[in-house]
Amino acid sequence: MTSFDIPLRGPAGEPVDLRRTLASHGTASLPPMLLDEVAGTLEVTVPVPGGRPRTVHIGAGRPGRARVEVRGRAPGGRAIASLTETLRRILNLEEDLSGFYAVAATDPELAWVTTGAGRMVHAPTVFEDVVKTVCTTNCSWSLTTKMVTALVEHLGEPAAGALAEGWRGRAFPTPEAMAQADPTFYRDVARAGYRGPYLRSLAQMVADGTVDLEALREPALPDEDVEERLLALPGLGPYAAAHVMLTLGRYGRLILDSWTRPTYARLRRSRRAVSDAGIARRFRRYGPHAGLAFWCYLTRDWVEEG
DNA sequence: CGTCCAGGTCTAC
DNA sequence: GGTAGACCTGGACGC
Repeated sequence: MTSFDIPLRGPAGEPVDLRRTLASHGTASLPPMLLDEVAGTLEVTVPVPGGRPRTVHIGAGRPGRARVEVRGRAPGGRAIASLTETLRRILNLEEDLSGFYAVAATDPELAWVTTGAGRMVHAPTVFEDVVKTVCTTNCSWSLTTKMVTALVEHLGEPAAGALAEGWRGRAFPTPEAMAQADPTFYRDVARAGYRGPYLRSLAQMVADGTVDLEALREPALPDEDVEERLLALPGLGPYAAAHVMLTLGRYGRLILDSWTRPTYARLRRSRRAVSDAGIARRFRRYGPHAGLAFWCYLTRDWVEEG
């Protein structure tokens, strides 16, 4: 078993709470990720350029470090370098959260985040986050899980030494694999319903280069441009665009949906429904981090305070 | 059984 | 530009 460490520090030296990062978002429990909330560990199968995907297990290491174990035969140096880069992206370690923490430190209700919260799990590719987001729209979480599981199980490439059955040990499907899948697969196996054609044409557009989703990670791009490009994609509306932007480190927009609105009202102990404008006002002080502050506010109890 | 609706989006006015 | 209606699926409900 090959293993290595990843230092848990942000670019400005910010602390990183691994447990809170892993439990930051529901997508960390969608295939090909497998979250163990009790243990505070994450198993995930990720692509490795020039080779088969690899399955890795992430958990706490020595203080201030994450421990990564690579399943299967020993990876070479190049594979380890690639895995390290991919995992740093999954844990969102490249993002400087010091500005967010500076504001939160002055906010009694959110000062707790400064010990390392607010770093959300990302998929290895923007494509994967976009597809998963489309699979969350207008349906129950169980259906979202069903759709994503089918995509990984039937279209994902198996990792080196993976089991032959089930989704475990398979990477998220490439755009090419999803574009080549028959429409009946989306309907009869993935049970994606009307989302099927959206997912397939989305994959087609990425596969043939019509759209470049990875380019949306470019920090120099204004939020407005990113939002416009996302809204132009099939199946992505205001909610989905804001959600994907959350995974791109663009937190200007708040995620306002049928879960976040009532959850906010409940945590506020507000008897009446809180207006969207009221929510926006509460988090305006966070400026470009407003959406992140809102998300942290909503998910504080996802991890036991310790 | 039928209706409603979930971490909405698209099309047609 | 803003607003109805339709839309796949599958649980949760009320009758």
